[in-house]
Amino acid sequence: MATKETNQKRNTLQKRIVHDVFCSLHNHPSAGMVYEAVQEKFPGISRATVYRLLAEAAEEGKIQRLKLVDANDRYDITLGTHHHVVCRSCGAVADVNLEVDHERLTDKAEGHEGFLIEDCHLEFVGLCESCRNQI
Amino acid sequence: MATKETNQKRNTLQKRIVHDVFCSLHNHPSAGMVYEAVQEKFPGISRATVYRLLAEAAEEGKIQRLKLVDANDRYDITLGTHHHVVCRSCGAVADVNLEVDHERLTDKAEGHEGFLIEDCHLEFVGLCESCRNQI
DNA sequence: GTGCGTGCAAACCGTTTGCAATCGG
DNA sequence: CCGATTGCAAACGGTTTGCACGCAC
Repeated sequence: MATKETNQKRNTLQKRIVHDVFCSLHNHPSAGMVYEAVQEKFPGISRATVYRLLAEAAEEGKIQRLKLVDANDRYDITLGTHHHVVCRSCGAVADVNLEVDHERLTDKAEGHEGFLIEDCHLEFVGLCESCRNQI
Repeated sequence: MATKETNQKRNTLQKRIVHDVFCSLHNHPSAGMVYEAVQEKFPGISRATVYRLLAEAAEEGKIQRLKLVDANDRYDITLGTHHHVVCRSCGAVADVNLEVDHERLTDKAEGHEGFLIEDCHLEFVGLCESCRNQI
């Protein structure tokens, strides 16, 4: 017998607001940054809800949760595989449109200490424009 | 007048033990893993001391502190720039000896949104031998 | 009415830090 | 001696979670 479908997602006010605010940011924001922005527009939404909604959207594949070295997770509205550059001074994140042959890279790395290499993470570090000008 | 040199490092028992234990591990251990190993040999050393000594050794350039995506910091006895592969199942880390032209990579990535790109982080993800066999 | 979603606060977890006691040189 | 180093425990910071209430459907 089929498992009863009780998983319908509800269309709550909080979900709409978090979505709208997130889409209005183009910073690859962290959950905390989205929470801050949500507060200004709608001070009633709790931190936990913002964290939950972003994580949920990422699980559903609607947005992408980025793992970065030395920074909190960020959320990205762009879905495909691409790379990022992180400002080492202020933590700003930007996309890097760079063709990288992942397959060739992982092939070349294959075989070390019996590891099966499946994927790779390429991330750039640098200075954003405003931090460059401040130094 | 010259600032008095009061920065002499002392040769403590704790320092020797942490160093010896760390050198006996070849796992790219985290500070916590070194602490565990230290406990077995010398249960008196505190967690804070192990964390401090490892961080200090890294600051002095004696060992390398690795930042990884989705894992705690690890310490590496190998000093030069090289890459790593992380097991997505158990978190094990191994070196990857792969020639990568960082300069060419960062050059190709240059100029995005006004960023000055200085460096890049390349990390592989996969399965270690024992995790591969367990699946 | 049912049960998913929310708010709150506490837990979490690895790491760092303030401070008094201790020990190396 | 004296200040670098240690141990302890508490703080930290971003994130997650347990639970009771409330709202979407």
